[in-house]
Amino acid sequence: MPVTKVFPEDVDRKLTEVFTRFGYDGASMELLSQATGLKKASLYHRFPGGKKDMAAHVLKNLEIWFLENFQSVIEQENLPVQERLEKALLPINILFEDGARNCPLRMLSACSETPYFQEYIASCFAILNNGFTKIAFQNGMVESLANEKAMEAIINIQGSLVLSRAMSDNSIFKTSMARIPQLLGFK
Amino acid sequence: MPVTKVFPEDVDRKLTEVFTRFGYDGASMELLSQATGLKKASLYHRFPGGKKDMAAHVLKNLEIWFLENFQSVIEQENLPVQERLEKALLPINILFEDGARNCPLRMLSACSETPYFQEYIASCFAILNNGFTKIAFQNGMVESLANEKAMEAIINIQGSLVLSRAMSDNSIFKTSMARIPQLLGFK
DNA sequence: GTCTATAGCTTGATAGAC
DNA sequence: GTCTATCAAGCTATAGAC
Repeated sequence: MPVTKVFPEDVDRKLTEVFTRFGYDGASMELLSQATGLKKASLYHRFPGGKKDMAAHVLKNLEIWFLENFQSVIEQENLPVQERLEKALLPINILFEDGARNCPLRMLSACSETPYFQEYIASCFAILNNGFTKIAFQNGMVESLANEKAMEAIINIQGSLVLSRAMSDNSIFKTSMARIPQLLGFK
Repeated sequence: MPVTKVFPEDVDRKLTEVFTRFGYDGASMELLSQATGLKKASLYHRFPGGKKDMAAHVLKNLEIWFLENFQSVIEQENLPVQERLEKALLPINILFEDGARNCPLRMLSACSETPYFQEYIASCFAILNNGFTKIAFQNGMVESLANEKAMEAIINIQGSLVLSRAMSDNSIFKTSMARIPQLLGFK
């Protein structure tokens, strides 16, 4: 007999899904309840602070996800630089479903509770920035330029995702992702 | 004695402001009422379809704004190409307040009523795309590449705006805007 | 064209049984 | 830990006076 009827990791996945699809204000407790299969009172039992606790939890998980799936790959210094970059871009493509899925960071970065989340959001972007900078630097770029190009890479990811979703055209995202190695000094 | 107590252009400006700051779901009728100085019933008199009509109206105005402030400048073919680009980028900087203001297109492109807006959103992006493509093409770029670079320019605008707002750092947007001429083949 | 007043529903959140 | 039942507040939207 299980302690919980629903596994925490399943709840986390569903919460992320709803916040990413509908944004913070669009994600009602009713939607979150239906998606997770937990009644509202049960969600409050797990997240006493309510909706904003759930969103903060989602972002905390995302930060861990970036550390485990992106940063850790970047830091496999036994592998060639280009191979590390290519391996690190794969989970990014999965995260955004090749352009079909919105960015949870963006969807939670323009609402009334954003100040409550900002630390996590900034941390996720910092992981990406440090990772791309490291790759470009180890590829021979001077550090200031490497950092500039890393920012461009993140801008391309976010911008292309906005356009892909707004125009319902995943190819915009795919094209941008394919440009990143070149942007960081490869080929 | 005026026919209306509040000028339509002032209402439009305030509606745009609220939708841009809070997004569609975050922009309550109460907020829209307070911002415009019109009671809710008066807003329904002007926009019988309610909130979604107001948002659609905002986007319709934005399309006209892009035609008058961006496209018309691009098409001043008596001026040198580079000068036209520089003149066309000025209103873009104003629109986004040098990175301090969110993009209304983005803020209205991920909500439940987005299908209702998509036509206007796509039209605005098309105006930008056609404009940048024309500039790059007239600057000597082959058309397919010009179109690709135009997309990159829009991606840079949207992406840098996402990051500028998420990180509260307008310089990200400013740097990206400064890169656009270079992106389209100048210097 | 704008208002006050209000309907009717949905929201986020809580109490208390099991 | 999950549930049913419920609350007060907020929401979109409407009716009707001026």
